[in-house]
Amino acid sequence: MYISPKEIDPGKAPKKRLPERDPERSKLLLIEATLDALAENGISEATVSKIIARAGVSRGMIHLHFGSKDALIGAAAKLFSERYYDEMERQLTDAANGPAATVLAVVRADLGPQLMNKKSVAIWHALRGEAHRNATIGKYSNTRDRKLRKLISDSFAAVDTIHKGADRSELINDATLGVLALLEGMWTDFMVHPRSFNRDDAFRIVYRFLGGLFPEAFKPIHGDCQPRQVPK
Amino acid sequence: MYISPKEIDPGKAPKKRLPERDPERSKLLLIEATLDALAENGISEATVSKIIARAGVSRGMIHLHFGSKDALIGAAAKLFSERYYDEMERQLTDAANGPAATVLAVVRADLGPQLMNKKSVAIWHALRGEAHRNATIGKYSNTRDRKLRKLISDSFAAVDTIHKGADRSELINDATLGVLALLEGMWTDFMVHPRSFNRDDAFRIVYRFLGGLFPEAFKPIHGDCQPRQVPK
Amino acid sequence: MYISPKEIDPGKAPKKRLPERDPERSKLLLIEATLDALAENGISEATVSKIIARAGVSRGMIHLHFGSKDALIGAAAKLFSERYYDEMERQLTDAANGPAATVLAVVRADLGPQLMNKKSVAIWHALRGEAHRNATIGKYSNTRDRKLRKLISDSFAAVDTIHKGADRSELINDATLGVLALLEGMWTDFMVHPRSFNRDDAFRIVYRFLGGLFPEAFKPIHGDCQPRQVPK
Amino acid sequence: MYISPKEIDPGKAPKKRLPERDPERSKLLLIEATLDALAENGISEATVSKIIARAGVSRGMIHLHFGSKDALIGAAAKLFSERYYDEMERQLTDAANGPAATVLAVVRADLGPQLMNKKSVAIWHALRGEAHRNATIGKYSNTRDRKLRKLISDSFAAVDTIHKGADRSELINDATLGVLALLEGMWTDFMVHPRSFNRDDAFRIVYRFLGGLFPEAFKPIHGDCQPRQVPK
DNA sequence: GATGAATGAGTTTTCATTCAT
DNA sequence: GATGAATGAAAACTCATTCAT
Repeated sequence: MYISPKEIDPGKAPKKRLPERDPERSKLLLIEATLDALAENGISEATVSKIIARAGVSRGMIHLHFGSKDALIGAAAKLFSERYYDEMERQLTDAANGPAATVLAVVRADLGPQLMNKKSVAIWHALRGEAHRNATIGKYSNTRDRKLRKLISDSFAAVDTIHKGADRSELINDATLGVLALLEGMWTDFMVHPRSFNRDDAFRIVYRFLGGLFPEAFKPIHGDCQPRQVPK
Repeated sequence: MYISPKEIDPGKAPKKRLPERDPERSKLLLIEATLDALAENGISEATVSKIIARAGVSRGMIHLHFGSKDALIGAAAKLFSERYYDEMERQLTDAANGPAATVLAVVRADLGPQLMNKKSVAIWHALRGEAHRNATIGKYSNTRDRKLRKLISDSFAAVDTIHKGADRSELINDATLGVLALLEGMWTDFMVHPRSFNRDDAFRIVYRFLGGLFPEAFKPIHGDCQPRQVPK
Repeated sequence: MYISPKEIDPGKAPKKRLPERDPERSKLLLIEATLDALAENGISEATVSKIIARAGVSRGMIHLHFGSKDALIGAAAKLFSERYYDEMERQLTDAANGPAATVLAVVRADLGPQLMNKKSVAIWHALRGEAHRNATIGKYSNTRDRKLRKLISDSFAAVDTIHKGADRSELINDATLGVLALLEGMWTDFMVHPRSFNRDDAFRIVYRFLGGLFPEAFKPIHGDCQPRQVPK
Repeated sequence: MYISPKEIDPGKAPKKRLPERDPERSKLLLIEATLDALAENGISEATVSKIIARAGVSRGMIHLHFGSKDALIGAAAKLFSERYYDEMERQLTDAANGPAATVLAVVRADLGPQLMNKKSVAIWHALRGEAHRNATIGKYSNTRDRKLRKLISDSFAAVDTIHKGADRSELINDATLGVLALLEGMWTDFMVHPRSFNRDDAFRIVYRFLGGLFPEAFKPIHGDCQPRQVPK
């Protein structure tokens, strides 16, 4: 999912022959290494030494490019968040037509392996615990929070208008918070029970929630069938 | 919520007024201080120096009673988990009659201020990020996981049997995982948006989920009303 | 060889029924445990905690009976030295008649398993390294030094007088220092090469040394034979 | 004897006068300081704080260059051993012609002030006591063991063949072990009785041992004379 | 006399940051 | 821009000693 350090152009840029000094590349290497270290070791083990070893970069680089380790972690949180939204948008562009389909696409994407996987879930939980003492982390560690809230809320409003023609803001708000909370909980469940967790089950549970609130937009499930499978 | 060190009976013993040498008291002081430090500083700032300063004990005590800082944090995770269950059980004893009421009581308790508050939510997230590198934390940081899963599942099974008379294990399983995921998500929401979070809204959202899955057991809500308010 | 703690009267004293408080026994337990710890762990690992655990005695006992850990180690060094001489004397009483036989008996005893074994050799080397900073250790860690020097020296003087009738103090002194140095070196060899070390070889080497200096008293060895075997 | 930090060329580099950042120099400073601390304080007092104070470097340096205190002590043991052999070889190159002369040169060197002096003898005994718990110390603390054994053994074989023409491996082996044990014992004697110890006496004693085993190669001493004086 | 909880100075180790090269 | 040796504050841990019980 994420661009691994090895895939980054190691010097075959067509224009520059010896880009020995490529600050942007170094910064990206450091951020990738930080995310790797966060995922594998947790926040308390993600030390400068481990990060530079992973990045294959010199010790002074963190301070040179980011000013401090905290700033590096903040930058990593920012990139992590941006990548989430980029991938989410990519999948929504492919899939969505109509408000109900949009909501389902969001759920499907959030529960799919591109967004919810061992690494991203581990990073997410590692950052969570440090959000209170690092403003940048706090700002960017709300993963599905900022942009998605409005998109989902608007979709429910459209769904509701189509079917009922009346304003029911409480229902719409409850649906929005509920979907986000369910997805949040699913990420934790995925982390705590990686073996037993099942993406299809998770999707179906969210779908049941949606069907309970907007029965006409999200028709009840019969038997094992489900509207559309979550991607592998 | 938690018994602060000062509240511990300083003269319970009828004969001796100041039991200066009380290992159990010292251990508890350290665990309380650890939970405080975890809640206020996060895992990476919960240092031995901060913990002993809070507990008002000497440096060597952690090693004396727990063997290491990690073991102390493990013991703190254990007590944190036990207190969650103790309080949950206390509230269930007061409230529950019938399977649907039991589920609602669990939800109400989990979202109530005794269990879900700034401190416990902060501790919970701090421990989450370290669960992978401390077996004891891992074991006890599943807060509402171990005992509740069966209780809720059994309750849904009873609810379903009453109303439908047929075995529908998938629905029961989905309902169980869904409720737990929703509660999980609500704790995170409470942490991320302490200002805007509203316990009644959270309860109502879970109730809507339940009503969608078992409409007869959890009757639909009309307007703002709800079966019973979440305690302040 | 050494009286193990278990062999010490565990309470079957005919006079006292409950000798719960037996300071002498506690002191001995501590000294034994100290020697054990020294032998197994070396000086830097022979901590108070390990010693009291081995002795099965309370922490405060060391200070109570010896005043400090250093004093305990000094007492252990003293007992270690005394036991060496006691055993040496016991073996000399059994064996010796005539000055040459006395010297050979000393050598045989020093190289025998009662005196030179893994434990005593390990203790000896552990104490050696600390002799400079503990007066008591210094005083008593010279194992075969104090009393033996005169005994051996006098024996050589007698041997020499018998055979040559002239005073040759340099030869006598050289023989004395040489035998002691050889024995010293054999203890180290035993420690460094416990597998390949052979008591009979060691004895024969010392015998060759003696034969070289006093050929008539210590007749040359022919083939593999040797005057008398070192005890197993 | 050992190159003291101050003697290290502080301006060897033709261009730069103060190479502040010189890892090799830092490592050597630390090792020297460790050997000094070992000699003066013994193993249990050779703390990181004392070592860095002697070396005049920062606390973190030990970890930076050696990884741990134990590794530093191991490196010090290695250098100590290497210096012994280097000096021994230097003296053998100067002196030796013929097998008997080689053996005497080894003995003379081992007992001479370059190799056997207060510092080296103190270090040797300090390391001995810790050899069992540090593999590197164990490997390198056999000072005169590894290379010398073969050299001496081969020399005796040559001596014996010259004079007797017969294979007498037991004698050769006994002579080898005996010389090494004697030297070993002399080092301990030098440590325990630094005042009364006399290098010439020590040499003469070893010479007597050699003369007793190979009379033709090591001719008897008459009076106080000896083939060649041990260097002061 | 005996206990063992408690202490805290001191130990090794860690690690983000600095800065000469 | 880049490096990595160097730093030292602060971390966790050790352990002989103390002293209330």
